[in-house]
Order: sequence, then structure tokens, then C-alpha cells
Amino acid sequence: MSQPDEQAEDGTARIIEDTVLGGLIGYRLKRAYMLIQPRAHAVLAEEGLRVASFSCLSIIIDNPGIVQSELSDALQIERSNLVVVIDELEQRGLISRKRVPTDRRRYALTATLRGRHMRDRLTKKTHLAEEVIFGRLNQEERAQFLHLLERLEGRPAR
Amino acid sequence: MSQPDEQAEDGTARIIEDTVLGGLIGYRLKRAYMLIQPRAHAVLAEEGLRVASFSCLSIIIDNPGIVQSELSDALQIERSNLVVVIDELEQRGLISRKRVPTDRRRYALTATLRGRHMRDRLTKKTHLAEEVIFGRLNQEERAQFLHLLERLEGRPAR
DNA sequence: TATTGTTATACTCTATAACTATA
DNA sequence: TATAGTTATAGAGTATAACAATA
Repeated sequence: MSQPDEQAEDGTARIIEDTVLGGLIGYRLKRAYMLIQPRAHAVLAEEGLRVASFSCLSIIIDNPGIVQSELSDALQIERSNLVVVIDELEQRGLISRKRVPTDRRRYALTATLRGRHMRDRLTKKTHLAEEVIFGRLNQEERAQFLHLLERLEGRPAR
Repeated sequence: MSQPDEQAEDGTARIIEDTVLGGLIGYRLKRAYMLIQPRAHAVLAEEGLRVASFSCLSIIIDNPGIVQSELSDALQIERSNLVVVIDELEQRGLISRKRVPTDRRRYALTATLRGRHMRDRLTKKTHLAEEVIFGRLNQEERAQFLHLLERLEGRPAR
């Protein structure tokens, strides 16, 4: 997987030079993300869930009664695109929705027992899948990395 | 931008709990990437280029004579999807292609002067755009972060 | 008037299969 | 037979506009 042994005209592998791209954090983040994402995708697909569905399920479990517009904000998914995900989770019996009595425009979302079990199982499998890549870092580096990602998201230095 | 002030039923902002997602590196990488990507996208769009086009242009400049299948490997873009990008770069006069005499199936790609100027200009603007986010880290943290990204991509520890 | 959930739609990215010309 | 570039196409994911119900 990903061996750089493309044949150049003389039959030797070409070493790719790069003076710019590797210095761009967006490019580097994308490459790292693309290492992880397909593995998470595959694990979740085994249970018929997409990544977005798993994310929604997880946030609903951690925030019982959350409504779609709040979920939309939290996960940065367009309200309109959330609809199909929520429908899917409900039809599979992983969450349920009921109208908020004080504001009948909104639906309070809660996970079912089945949904909670699904998340717990998939959390373990996803962590295992990520381990193939994240395991390249030792414990100190992992903590550093997650800390730096938090800093990038705007959390102030410790 | 991204203030978490969604109104809960009682009129106070809901604090979103998260016991699982934040511990998944894929989720965290995606969030960081989504902070950077739209900014790079916007800068490149000002010159009518997409991110993939800029990446290709840059690798072609650094590797004159590279052919499409090598570029495809280097950037992990499907050969078929590269075609439109290369066409675009050529039509805009940023690169040129000529058949490789020793293997007439292949086209050697090289950047024009105009292409090199375009890259130089866009490299500066992209770095500036990324700075809004990456600037949240100090110099030592930046070096650490890029180093850890390299480690994730499989480069052995120093 | 504004907001929530919804529908319809379009656009970009990405993936796959099959073709051609060359090797 | 295999490979490079190409075409066509389909599937995700994402973004926007407009609507009904409710506030």
C-alpha cells in the first residue's frame, strides 16, 4: 500500500520532489486524514452506518434531548443534510424523536438501548481501526498531537 | 464564526457533551482540516484554480517531465480524475505537455513561466490564509505538529 | 417575521469500467 | 498482454433555495 515505485523512463523509481505542498498544513492534514478516514468508514460500513450517522448517534447519546438544529451546529452538518441521517438512525431503531411540548417545531432526539450498544461496539472497532495509524505515535506523542489539534481549534494554551 | 450559542429550550446556550468523538483522531483531523480547507479553497478560487489543480501545478513544477500516472500516484488522485485537471492547467497556459519520444503513450508535463509565477503567488497567499489558523501555534508547536504528521504518514522517529 | 424541519436540486469529489493507442 | 491517457458514468458529500408548521 502506497509504495512510491512508479517507473520513470529509465526504469528506476522516480523520487517525487516537493518544495511547497509539504509545507502547507492543509495538504498535510488532508493526507493524514485520508490515512484514517477509509479505515473508520470501512468499520462503520460493516454495520451499515456512515461516518456522519455514527457521529450523530454519538452526540445524541451524550446529549439526550438535543434537537436537529443544535446537532447541525455541533457537527457542522447542514440542517437539510441531517434529515436523511436522522431518518436512517430512527428507522434502524437506534434513536427516537418526540416533539418538544414547549416548541412544537422541534424534535427531541434520544438514543435507544440498541443505539447505545451500537455506539459502544463501533467505538471499540473504530479505535482499533485507527490504531493501525495512530499506533505509529507513542503515548507522549499522541497526547501532544491531540493537544495541538485542540489548540488549532482555538482552545487556548494550557 | 462557529460560536456555540445555540439556544436550548430554556433560552440558555447548550453545552455539547462529547465522550467519544473527540477521542477519535479521524474526527479531530477532519475538524482541523475543515478549519483550513475552505480558506485555501477561497484563495485559490480567486485565481480560478481548485485545490487539486494547485497541487498538480506545484508537483509538476518541482518535477519537470513527470507524467500523469506518476502524478496520480504522488497525489493519490485517480488517473481518470486527473485528466480534467491537467486539461484545465494546459488550457490556462500554466503547463504544457509533450509526448515522451521513448514511450509515446506518455506525456511529459512541464510548467510554463506563467505557471511558475502563478504557483509562487498562490503559495504566498495560501500560507497567509493558513496563518489565521496555524498562527494559533507558536514556532515550536508548529514544528512539533508537522513532525507528528510526518510520523503518522509512516516516517520513522528521528 | 424568524426558526425548525423538510424537500428538491445542483455541484463537487471521488470511484469504476471500458475504450484507444501504444508498448 | 499490459500500461497511459481518456471517456462516460455513478455515487458520495455538501450547499442553497424554498416551503409548511410553528413561534
